[in-house]
Order: sequence, then structure tokens, then C-alpha cells
Amino acid sequence: MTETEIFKALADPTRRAVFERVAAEGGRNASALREGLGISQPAMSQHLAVLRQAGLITEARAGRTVNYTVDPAGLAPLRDWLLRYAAFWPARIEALTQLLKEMDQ
Amino acid sequence: MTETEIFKALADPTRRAVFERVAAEGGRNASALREGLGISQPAMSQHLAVLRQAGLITEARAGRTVNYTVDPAGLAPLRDWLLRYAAFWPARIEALTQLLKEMDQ
DNA sequence: GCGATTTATAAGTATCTGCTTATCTATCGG
DNA sequence: CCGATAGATAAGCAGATACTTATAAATCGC
Repeated sequence: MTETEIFKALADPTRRAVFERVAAEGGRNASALREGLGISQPAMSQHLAVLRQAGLITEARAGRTVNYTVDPAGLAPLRDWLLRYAAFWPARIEALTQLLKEMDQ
Repeated sequence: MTETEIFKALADPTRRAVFERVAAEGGRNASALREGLGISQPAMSQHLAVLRQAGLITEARAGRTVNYTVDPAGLAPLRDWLLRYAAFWPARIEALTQLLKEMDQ
């Protein structure tokens, strides 16, 4: 849940793809998430463990399978870190517009 | 300038501290930035090179010294990536408030 | 020009990381 | 129970990474 854990977890492109897949198809189990990613079962398990350790996803065991979902609070430290540098953003109004659009769903 | 380069550049705590220092004391040269960080001169040079490669900072040589500043466009890909998951944020209104506060300077 | 200063680069090294295969545990259907 | 399935873990390994010392390149004051 530290900034470093979160940045490191997302720095690996394969693991970032895993996270993006969890976000897109929330609530699916590890085997289902693994389809099409071209990684072995242990690799997937290790990636999910790193993401969970970083607080980015949560697991819910259901019998034999484990369902993974995005932890709503997981990205907050990253958002907060980024907001500290909002003064450097090039198109702040555009960013606000986009944020509003994302929120207005 | 890719997402992976940016995440990797910021994943190392020492290098993130360097970036934060460039942001806080913009326009200073490498030696000035190095004070108090407890790293060697080559280490600093290497960290700055990684940050520059990621598009997070820009350098401006001034004679013997090189001044570093935050690249305004550098964090945009990170911001855009994060905004894709705004739907998962726990306190969206609070985030908007903070963003507005940062902008209203 | 010359010594000093600033920065970059080269080379070496210890540690970290992401992967693999092999194996273990737990749960399911029959 | 028993074979099959889901997932985690152990162990090993190749490559990446962050650091070091040594040195090169460029610019400064004099």
C-alpha cells in the first residue's frame, strides 16, 4: 500500500495488463483472467499476489476458485501523489473536463 | 515517454525523491539537487537520465552546469492512465475538490 | 594554457525481478 | 474415496537494475 509498492506493481507491463483486465472484467477468477495473456499459471498467481500486496486488488475465495476485483481505495495514493504535481500539468482545464466526464456517468 | 518508462522511473524511491526535488526546486543544477540526498554524483546523473528518458524532466545546459526542470507534459500519460480508473475511486468529489484547489492558485 | 569544477560515461558487482518447472494444498464431481 | 481442477508455493535461473570507483569531456576562473 506504499507509493513504492504501487509504482513497482504497475511498472511491469504484464502485471499492468493483469490489473487492467481485473478492472475491465471484475470479479473473475485467476484462470479466467489468465486467458489470452500468454503467461503461465504460477506467473499469474505471482502477479496477482504483488497487486494484492500493493492494495490494488482484493481477492474473494469461492470454493476452488478465487475472484479478484479492483480495490477502490488502491489507486488513491497514486492519485494523491499525482495531484501534488497538478501545477505542472499542461492542460489543466482539459484534465478537469475529462475528470468531470468520467465522474458524470 | 511510454507508460512503462514512466512507472519504472517513478518506482524507485530514490529516483522519485529526485523528481520531487526537481519539482520543488525547479531550475537547479544536478549538484545543487544532489545535496542532502546521500547519493553519489554518477548515481544522480544516472537517475536524471532515466527521468529525462521517461519525459518527466527536461535539461537546459548552462555552461558547465545543467539545469533541470519538470517537463509539463511528462506526467500526462500517467494522469490519463489513472483517469481510466476514476470509476473505482472511493471519494470522487473529494478528488475534484482537491484538483480544483491545486488549480486555483 | 592550467588546475578546478561539473557532468557524463564505462566497467564491475550485488541485489532484485519475472519467469520457468515441479510440487503441494484444497475443493469439486462422481 | 478418487481423479480432476484451481491456486499457491518452492527452487532455480537469466536478465534487469541501482550502485560503486575510475575516467573522460567540457567549461570555468585565473
